[in-house]
Amino acid sequence: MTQPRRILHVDMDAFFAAVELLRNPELKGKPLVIGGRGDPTQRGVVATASYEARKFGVHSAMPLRTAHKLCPDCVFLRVDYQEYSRVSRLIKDILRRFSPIMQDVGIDEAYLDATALEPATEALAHDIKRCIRDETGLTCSIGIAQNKRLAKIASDLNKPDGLTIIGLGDLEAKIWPLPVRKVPGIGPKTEERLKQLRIITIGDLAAIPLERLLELFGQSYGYFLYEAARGIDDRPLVTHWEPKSRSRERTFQRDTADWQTVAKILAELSRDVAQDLRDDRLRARTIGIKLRFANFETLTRDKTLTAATDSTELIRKAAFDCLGRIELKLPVRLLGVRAGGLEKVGGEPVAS
DNA sequence: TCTGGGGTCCTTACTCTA
DNA sequence: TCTGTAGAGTAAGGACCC
Repeated sequence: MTQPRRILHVDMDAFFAAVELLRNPELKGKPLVIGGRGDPTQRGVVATASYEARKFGVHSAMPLRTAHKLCPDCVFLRVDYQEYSRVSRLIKDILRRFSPIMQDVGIDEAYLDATALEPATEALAHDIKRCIRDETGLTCSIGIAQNKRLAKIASDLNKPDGLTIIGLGDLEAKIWPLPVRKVPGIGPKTEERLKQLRIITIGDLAAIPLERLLELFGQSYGYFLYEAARGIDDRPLVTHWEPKSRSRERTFQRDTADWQTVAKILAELSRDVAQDLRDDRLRARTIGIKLRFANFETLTRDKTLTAATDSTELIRKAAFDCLGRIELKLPVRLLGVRAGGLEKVGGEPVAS
């Protein structure tokens, strides 16, 4: 029998808002909303709301206009990815000092494999929290369990500045009473489907036989739900990762039926994607576009080229080919250009 | 009336070829 | 040559994540 793994999930608390408070301490205690261009009269959604703003019902992914209605006194700031990325790198460097087996998951969270580390679980978590606080001024919440999925659920249970340990025998008492939505991978659509089946908690889900889940949700997702409800997750930490696609998209401030504007933006997005590829020494074999009409209907069209490219000219041409396959029947809300099938310059395909 | 931007992965459908 | 089928590649859409 091999030793059970010890996996930590480290999740920064209201990360964007916390970074903004570091450089604008006078905003401390005020309800803070970070999103879009920081202007609630423009299109955009909330990226992060401070805990003070959350008391007004403001949450991530909410339109800025709605957030402004709920909380007219909130301070709205534009998203500054450059600064958050800089702080994020500091935090990841701190985590790597504890264990080289670290999986970077987006800008404000990471997994750490602590199986082989010396300190006792709780002491280790406190050490990590202290280092992050001393070196960045920020707090995080940590979940610890035998696998990634349980560790991630755990880190969410006690926020902010929390520490939650899920032991081998804790599944029934600590996980099963939670709503199914707490499982990463169960989103609003699946939550609704499960609700129709009167499956509300993770424990309800665990009571459903595998055959029934496969019948209802298919092979792949059926197995996922079965294992998730039982706290089974053998996925290793992924310490190295290559991008699979690069894309740029833009939502118009006002829906537009002016096809010259659409063409102009498509050309700009193509140019930006081509530049991103060249910056990262990548070439793409598949070029695609995404178009969202005013009624939110979203279409995509792809074109695979005979050879991978990073040429603005060829990417633009492929994007316009794709656009030509869509009947522009309504004003356009959003336009995007995507490059997939990436290869490193030099030829080898990007590792999958 | 509102619903960003940048990604990943999965399913399904279709076409081509052997 | 005809027919059925398996598999690869491509295309489109959907769900989910931060």
